Amino acid sequence: MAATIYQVADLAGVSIATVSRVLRGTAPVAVQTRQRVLLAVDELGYRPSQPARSLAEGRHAANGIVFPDLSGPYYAEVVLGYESVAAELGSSVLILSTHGRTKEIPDLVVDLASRVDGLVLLGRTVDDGLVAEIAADGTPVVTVARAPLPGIDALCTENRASARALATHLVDHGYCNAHFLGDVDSSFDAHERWQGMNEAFADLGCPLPLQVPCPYDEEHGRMAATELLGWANRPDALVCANDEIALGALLAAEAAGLRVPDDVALTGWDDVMAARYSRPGLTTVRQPMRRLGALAARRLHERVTGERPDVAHEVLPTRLVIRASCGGHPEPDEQEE
Amino acid sequence: MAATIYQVADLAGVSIATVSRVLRGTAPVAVQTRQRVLLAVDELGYRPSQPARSLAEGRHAANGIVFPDLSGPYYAEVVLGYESVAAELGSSVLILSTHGRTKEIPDLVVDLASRVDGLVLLGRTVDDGLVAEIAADGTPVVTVARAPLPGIDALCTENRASARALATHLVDHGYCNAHFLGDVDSSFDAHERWQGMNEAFADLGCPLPLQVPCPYDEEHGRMAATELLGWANRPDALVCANDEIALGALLAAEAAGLRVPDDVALTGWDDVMAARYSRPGLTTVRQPMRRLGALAARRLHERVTGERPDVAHEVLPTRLVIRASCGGHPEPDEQEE
DNA sequence: TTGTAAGCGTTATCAT
DNA sequence: ATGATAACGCTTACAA
Repeated sequence: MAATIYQVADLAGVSIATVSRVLRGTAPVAVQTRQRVLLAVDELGYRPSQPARSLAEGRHAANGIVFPDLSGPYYAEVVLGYESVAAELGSSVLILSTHGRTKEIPDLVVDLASRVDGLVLLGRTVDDGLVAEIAADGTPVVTVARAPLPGIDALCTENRASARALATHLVDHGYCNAHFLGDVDSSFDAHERWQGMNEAFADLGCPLPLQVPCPYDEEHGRMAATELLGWANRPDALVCANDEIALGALLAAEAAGLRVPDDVALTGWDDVMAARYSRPGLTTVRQPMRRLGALAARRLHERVTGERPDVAHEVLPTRLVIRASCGGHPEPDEQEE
Repeated sequence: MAATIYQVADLAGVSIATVSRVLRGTAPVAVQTRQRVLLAVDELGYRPSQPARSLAEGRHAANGIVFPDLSGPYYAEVVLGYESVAAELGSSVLILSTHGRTKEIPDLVVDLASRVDGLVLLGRTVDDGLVAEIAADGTPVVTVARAPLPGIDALCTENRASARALATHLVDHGYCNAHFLGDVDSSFDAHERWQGMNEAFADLGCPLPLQVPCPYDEEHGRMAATELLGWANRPDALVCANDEIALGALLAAEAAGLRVPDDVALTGWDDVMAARYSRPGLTTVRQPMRRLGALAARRLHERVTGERPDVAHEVLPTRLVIRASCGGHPEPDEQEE
């Protein structure tokens, strides 16, 4: 069913070399010959075999991206931004979600690496050793939202300063007994956010916040918050590592009969859609997720083509979005762009 | 940097055939030989070249999925479900978002087809002619959320009955002058939903709903609703093709000083996270998006392997989720599973 | 159990 | 301007 270059050559009465030349425009071909070839191509519905091409050219014309999950808008947006630029640059995009599976990840990633010219790694999907190994094997790598590794391109969003700003805002509005919900140990972003919050609270003379481990979803946020808000000395604010946790905490507060933000303030991260629609609206930090993905694709491409020899570590700015869930402003709501 | 099978064979003192056999377990190899080979593999950090393998095997061990966009949870969830099963079945996953670009789509899709064993097509990303052409070229295709094409596997979610149920519920609660927001012409799902609503309204003796074209995002929903709600004879309910449109309409209603659901009822589709958090909560129809993607991967795999010769057209069930935005129940809210 | 060698479908280098 | 032909790195009969 799939025609080969030989059949095209036969039908056009030329050699396969000429067919290749016509198709790739790599060398001059007589107009009439050219016509005949194109006709034959059309006639047979010929499409070059990509594996054969990759083998001969020594490149895949494809890049890969590895992420933990696609639920929640965060990774979906990053992947989308990545795909859009990669396509524009002529690369196909292979995706790999590490999802639940932990044991098979190394194999899956290594397999992926054998199919692409370069790899974007989101978060802590792959451990440091493996990243180094893949890079050493000759596959260019760009990490995103992960502690930068020496010798490897890295992209992050600003965390520390936003967290400080957020914490300062809370303290300014009377919330001094806050805790942090999120998994500081397994996420670079969360760690940085917690550090920033810590610093601000220390500077302002507030009690040191507790760090409460919590997976990044609504349900775990709800459960963790239910626990925390039941304490005798319950916190007056919860700074959450992402919006899902915060919205889960909102449910917990409601269930406990607590008013937000009067009894407890709540903040998230990412500015997902639900953060705008919840009542009260959720104070959060917006990240340029699409741009993060797009930039990763660019940086990777520069590396694959070799047009940028030096390693780049970049940090993209974020923006604090104050809404009603953290008190202070009565209805500050949107300062939309 | 990348070792070949020849180097491994040399180092192990065997032929490349033996190396291949050891690696693929395709034929018995003496234990010692096997050891020597594995040692050499490890020593050299050898990874088989995927293009070479594909070329020799005549298959890609990869599937592709084409979707319009990844913003909004709908497609992201479908893709996630797809990826998870595809990975499990040993296929890499290539993604292609048609995004804004319309002109280049045919080329991009054809290129994609040359890199995969099979293709899943979401919505109307590719027109009928091209789908037929690709399938005719020998690439198995499964369509999702699209009018089933003859001879091609198709997966859909139930639309008509849910729309009837939704419409009936509205009428039961006194809303009879409703309109439909969504693009009936460019989306199979929207068309079906509108038809279902139409039928129910006709059966119940209500005036025929208008169909108002509207892109599937918040902002367009807001604008369209602003217009509609400004009419002298304004509708008392808006049935929206998805939640984003409906939530945009909610903003429009608020801005117009209208109370939901007292002055106007609102319903969406998909049950995105924000639909649960908005006030009032949004009545909507939940779809099994993850399962849709997962099933598409299964069906595609069956086709690629040839283990299912007959064409399958399947319809997955949906569930009506009644919340406060459509009146009736004071706070029916969750009937969570 | 192991080796030899013929593809797989391109690209690209030589000649001509 | 065009045609042979040698890679590219692997799988897999076919022999031994």
